[in-house]
Amino acid sequence: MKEPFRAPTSFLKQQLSFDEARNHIIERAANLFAERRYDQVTLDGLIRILGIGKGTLYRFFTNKEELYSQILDLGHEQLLGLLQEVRDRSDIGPVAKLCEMAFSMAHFIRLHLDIYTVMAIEEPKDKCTSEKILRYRKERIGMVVCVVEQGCRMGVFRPDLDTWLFSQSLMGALWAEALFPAPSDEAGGRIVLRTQEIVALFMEGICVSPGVPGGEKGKQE
Amino acid sequence: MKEPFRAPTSFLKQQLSFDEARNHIIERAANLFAERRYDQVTLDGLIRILGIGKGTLYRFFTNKEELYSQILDLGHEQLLGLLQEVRDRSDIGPVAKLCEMAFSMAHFIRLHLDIYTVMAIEEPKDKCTSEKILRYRKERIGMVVCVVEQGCRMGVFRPDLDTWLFSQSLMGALWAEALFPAPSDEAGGRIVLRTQEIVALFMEGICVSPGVPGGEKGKQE
Amino acid sequence: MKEPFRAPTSFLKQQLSFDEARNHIIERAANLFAERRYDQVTLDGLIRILGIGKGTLYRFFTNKEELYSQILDLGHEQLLGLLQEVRDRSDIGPVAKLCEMAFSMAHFIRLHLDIYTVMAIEEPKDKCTSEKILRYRKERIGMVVCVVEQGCRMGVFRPDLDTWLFSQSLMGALWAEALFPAPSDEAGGRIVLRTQEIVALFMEGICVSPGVPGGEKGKQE
Amino acid sequence: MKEPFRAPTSFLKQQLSFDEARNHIIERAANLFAERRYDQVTLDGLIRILGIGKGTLYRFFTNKEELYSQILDLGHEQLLGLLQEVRDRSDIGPVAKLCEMAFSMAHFIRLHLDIYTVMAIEEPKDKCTSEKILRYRKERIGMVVCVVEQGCRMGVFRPDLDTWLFSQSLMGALWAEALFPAPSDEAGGRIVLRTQEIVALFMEGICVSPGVPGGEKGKQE
DNA sequence: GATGAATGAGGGTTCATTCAT
DNA sequence: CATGAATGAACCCTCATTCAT
Repeated sequence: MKEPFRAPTSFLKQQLSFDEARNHIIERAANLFAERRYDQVTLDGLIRILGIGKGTLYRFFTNKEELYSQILDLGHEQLLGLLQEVRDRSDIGPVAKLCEMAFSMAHFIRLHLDIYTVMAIEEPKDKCTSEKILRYRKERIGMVVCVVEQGCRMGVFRPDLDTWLFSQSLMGALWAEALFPAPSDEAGGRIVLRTQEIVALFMEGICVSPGVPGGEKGKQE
Repeated sequence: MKEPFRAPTSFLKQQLSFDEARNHIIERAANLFAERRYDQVTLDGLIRILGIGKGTLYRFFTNKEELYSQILDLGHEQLLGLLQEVRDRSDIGPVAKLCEMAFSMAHFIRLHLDIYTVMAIEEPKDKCTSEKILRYRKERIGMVVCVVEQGCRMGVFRPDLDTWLFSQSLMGALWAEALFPAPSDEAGGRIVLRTQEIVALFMEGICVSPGVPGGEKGKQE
Repeated sequence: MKEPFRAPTSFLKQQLSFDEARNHIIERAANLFAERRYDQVTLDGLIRILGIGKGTLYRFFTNKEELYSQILDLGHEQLLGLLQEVRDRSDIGPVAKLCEMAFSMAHFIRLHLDIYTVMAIEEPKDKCTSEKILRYRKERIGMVVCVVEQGCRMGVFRPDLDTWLFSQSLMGALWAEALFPAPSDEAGGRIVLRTQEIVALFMEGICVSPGVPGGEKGKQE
Repeated sequence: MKEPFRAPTSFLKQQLSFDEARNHIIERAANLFAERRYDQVTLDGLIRILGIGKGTLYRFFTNKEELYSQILDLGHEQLLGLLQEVRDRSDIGPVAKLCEMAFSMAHFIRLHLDIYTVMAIEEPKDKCTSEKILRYRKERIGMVVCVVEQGCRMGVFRPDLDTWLFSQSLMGALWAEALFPAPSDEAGGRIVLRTQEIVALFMEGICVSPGVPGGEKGKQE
């Protein structure tokens, strides 16, 4: 009545391995969780889209919470793989690697906006999930840190750079752009993330001359 | 068995105006919503903490959804006020203003971590809420943009700077630090946000010499 | 927001006796109960129409149920008074009295459609109310029975007439017409109850010649 | 403290079709709605009697209101079927048909007193329900009208008879008897509806001689 | 006396989870 | 293995009733 009618033929008909089937479900579920709040995503809605039975879901996940958790796992796993690949390349330098990582990340976010939305957004709320979220976050930032440290050692970046703070800031900025593309980006009707410009911003700073900003400012709080 | 945790004296006993009472509820509620997912926050839990009756809640909010929405409104209103104040100061220059704004924002976030978590995190999911979230975000970034543009006009910042992209990136970075304080920050058992360092990062860039980063990189996606 | 705004000046301002005020409330309340189901009538709605405070209601009625009950009492009292008046007239005969009673009843029903709906309809449901409903019903029918018996004694009606069955049937028919005016009645845009025709129907019967209907039919059930 | 009254074996255990199960629920629910007011019937009470789970109810009805509505539908459908059958018989004349219909109706009412109470009583309150109630009422009266018109054409009934008014009055009288059996009827401890006598009343009228009643009475209201 | 803020029991409804088929 | 009917805990919300002012 509500929704048109979907997926009359279950993906289970295709001969998929257990893991392939699970991942298929996860990706579909991620779509839903990215669109709606956790409590607004119903398993009934999910199975209708998937074209499988209610009970079948429970062969892959012990409960709704775990399904949700696995979305994070899969998303992290995939993104971390991409970052790792870039980190381990030996054909390009640190600056190029940063750009590459930024592109990879932006690309991944746009491609899996749903999963990444869940990853980025979700929520230092549920204690047990929270720890995993934080660990994942550290792992991702760690990838960037590696490259930045390499740059420092190679004399490309300032030697006194706080690599963690920088990496975290860069990813925060990239995340902001990817999740909320700036108005001007939609110019051609096509969203173009300005990843490269963001990286450049971090490389060069914004000051006309390398002036010292707010040095006189005292400690706060 | 149930937590006998109970506010002994309801805040209603104190003579508060309607708005004061409402704000009190909002702040308490923000605590809960920052800790738990929307569906994990029950009105029963909220009233136990507030020490008021179920029905009383409905004098202030027509339903749970609206309560949630008002958390955003109040948080935004307060933060925007702070930023506005800084923007309109005439005693300091753009760089100092940026620092000031960063401090204000970081301070506010830490002080009202709960409300801000809700604001930052909340979820481009619910359509009608979503639009408000985006509008609020634009208003906040707009404050920073004002200052940056001023800096450009004054010749402090590069004239060709994409002010929006910059402002958004800065806030993304500040947000990342405030929400997830870096491990090293907790050194003395005391969280010290390195807001100033982040601003400096953006001022000066990270390169040893003002080199051009990844200029050779082609278009992505 | 929902409803325009009513009765800003309470009827309490006028100097009314306790009973007058109570009756005023009852009549207003009857309007609501005739329009909506019991559970859809809220005391909040009632006091807004009345322009009085919530607590004031409880000076007149111990609870909602009793208010409802008193609607019946008042309605019955008024209608019974009318019927009694006709019964005790000595200037007209039984047939005219029946007509008169029919007119009175129809008139009253149309005038106080709300109260009578409650009276007629309501409901062999609530046990304690039920008994009162039945008693009231018997009292009303009893009025008609008095007149019919008079007619029998005077030789106007058949001596073997089952007066109760007849009276009950007549009132059933009148009730049916008053509550659901037949389509043809609305001809002139004006509802005209054909009370007189109904009485005539009962007087003369419908057969062309006074034939005996279905006499061969056996007992059922 | 709570009634441990509990249907030991749910009717769901028996292999019933969806419609059979739904009708079973409707009939049970009709019992409750006939006994108590709408708001006094709780779904909790219903499921305890039915011996099924709360959620199961919602496989058959989208909400309480619809359940209520379907009681009317089922009751009307069944009664109309009976009346239709009589109308279409060719072995008996109009008078006998009227008796037959009266018996059918009385029989049905007593058998399904609950459903019919709901049908007869239910409340011209809820607008959307109301229209259906009126339509149903017209359909039932229409059945009687058919027979009466046949009688007029056959010269059994007066040719100038207002068939609708008559039919409506007859049903009003029958309804009054069926719903509130007269005291004398309970004589033998057994309720005996005097359906036939009521029909006879309508056939012959009550006047000793076919006198013209209250012809001098003017228009009222 | 009149008020309406505060209350909380109670009900309708949803939906994750189970389990017999 | 897959299914979906059945379940019932849990939650939001209403509104009659109370009582301090």
